[in-house]
Amino acid sequence: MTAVDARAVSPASAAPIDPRRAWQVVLQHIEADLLAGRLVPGDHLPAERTLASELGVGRSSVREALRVLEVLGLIRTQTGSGPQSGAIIVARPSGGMSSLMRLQVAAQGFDVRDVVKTRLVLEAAVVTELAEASGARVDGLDLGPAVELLDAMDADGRVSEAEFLALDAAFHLALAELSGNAVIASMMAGLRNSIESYVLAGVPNLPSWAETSGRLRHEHRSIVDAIETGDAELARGRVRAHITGYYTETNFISAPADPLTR
Amino acid sequence: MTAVDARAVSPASAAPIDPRRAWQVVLQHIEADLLAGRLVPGDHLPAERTLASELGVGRSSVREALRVLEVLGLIRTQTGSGPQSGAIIVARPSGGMSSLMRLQVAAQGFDVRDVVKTRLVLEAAVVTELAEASGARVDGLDLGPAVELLDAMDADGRVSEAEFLALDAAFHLALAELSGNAVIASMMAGLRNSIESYVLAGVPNLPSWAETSGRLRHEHRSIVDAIETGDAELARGRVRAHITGYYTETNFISAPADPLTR
DNA sequence: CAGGCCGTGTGGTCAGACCACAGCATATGC
DNA sequence: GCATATGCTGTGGTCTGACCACACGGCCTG
Repeated sequence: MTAVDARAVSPASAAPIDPRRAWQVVLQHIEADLLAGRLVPGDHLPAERTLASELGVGRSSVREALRVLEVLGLIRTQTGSGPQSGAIIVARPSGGMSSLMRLQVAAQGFDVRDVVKTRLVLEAAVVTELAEASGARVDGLDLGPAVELLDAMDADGRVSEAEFLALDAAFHLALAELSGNAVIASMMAGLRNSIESYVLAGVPNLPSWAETSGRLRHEHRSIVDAIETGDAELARGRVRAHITGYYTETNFISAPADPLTR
Repeated sequence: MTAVDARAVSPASAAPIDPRRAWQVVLQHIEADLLAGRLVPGDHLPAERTLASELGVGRSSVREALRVLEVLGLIRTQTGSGPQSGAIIVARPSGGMSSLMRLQVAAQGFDVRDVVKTRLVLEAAVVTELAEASGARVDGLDLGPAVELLDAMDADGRVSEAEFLALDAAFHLALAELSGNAVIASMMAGLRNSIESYVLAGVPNLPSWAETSGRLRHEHRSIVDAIETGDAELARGRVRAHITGYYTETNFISAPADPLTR
């Protein structure tokens, strides 16, 4: 079988032409298996060579489709033999979201200011959700995972700027995960990831890192307090001030306030 | 040059081993070019064969990277010769966002309910933004592109259910685009796309399509009215009711209200 | 029975060969 | 002189076959 067979043959084509490219055939086949429940997280995909012969395409086309699935965070591949080898369904969205947003920012498809605005919207929604969930329970909500990160940031002087900002990102991500919404959590991870280099580049613009980091730590605590108190309005306001404050201080964003978060 | 040269050679490796896989080398190379501004939307990527020899990898590895970029919405490829052929930077995020979310939903990485919740959050943010932007101007805001879609939906009886829902999706997307935030707009496109099949599948659950579609059309108009009036609070409430109402009616979502949107 | 060895199947990569296609330069016709 | 037809050239799209490194698991050996 040669390439011409798999696609179109002008005169009286016995087999109907397939406008899809070979790798799309593979992708859609796997997607259909996922939708039908024939493939669930943890399952192995057939071997590349098997998939190729089953679908009547070349192995390279299969690999192009698998590469897409891998970048999108749907599969994990590993060489060798045994239970852990091959392509396994994992469904980890954050990696794909990060790649997508990072590249779109790089390609000027996304404006950095829009990324920040969007983060503001999602972050506000997250703390609102958490605060109301906390207020609805007599014993409050367990923000342990997030608070642990704050404790780590309190190791004053022993945390570099990059480490501090990484912990900061992890804290906000932890809040998103605590809200239980995987979609928002992965979006936040992607948004933050896509502008990470810009955030780091803004540090030298700060008048005093010690002062800023101290303020950030205090603001984090106050956000947690507002959530635990169940005061959604307060939590939303504080998280908005927290984020816009930092970006304004690093001359990153011009607009001090944003109506979207209200 | 064989595969072993490109990767590791155990004894006294003259060239340092590269833990990255070949396609990642290509991807990062292109990303670096984008970040440095050496590649901007509209530019052509080097030919696959050229890229391969320049980076010292095989053409198949280059193609795997290009495939990823294509699915992520960064490039567009075309065969033949001339100015329109080859791989061209386009930076259209919505396609990649749709693929990502659709596949993650299929692979159970995203819960459909979380998708709806997230859409609620973003949609509320969009109309809030629009209403405040409109209220700040004496002449209001031009919602023309969105209203045109509503007019198309008013061709009662001559619009199939699928067409109606497509117009519905386009309307909401138009609002997001009018807000000027490309990040949110592409997210909305992806979210909607990822649950499109579920939305269509829910139509038979409706007691009366005529009644429901009529209500939806009325709600759309009322949302537009609220935006043009500049009443953000009202617009937010209406859009929330609009979305939750439909999903509740199709037995799609159990929770009638969601605190995230308040 | 324990340890080491090797077969086997996996993904990772490359090289080379075609194909269809689109543009453009050239040649050919009027 | 102009318009049309022709073929060349370079592009992505695809397949095939060949290696490699690797990890497991059964087998053999001590």
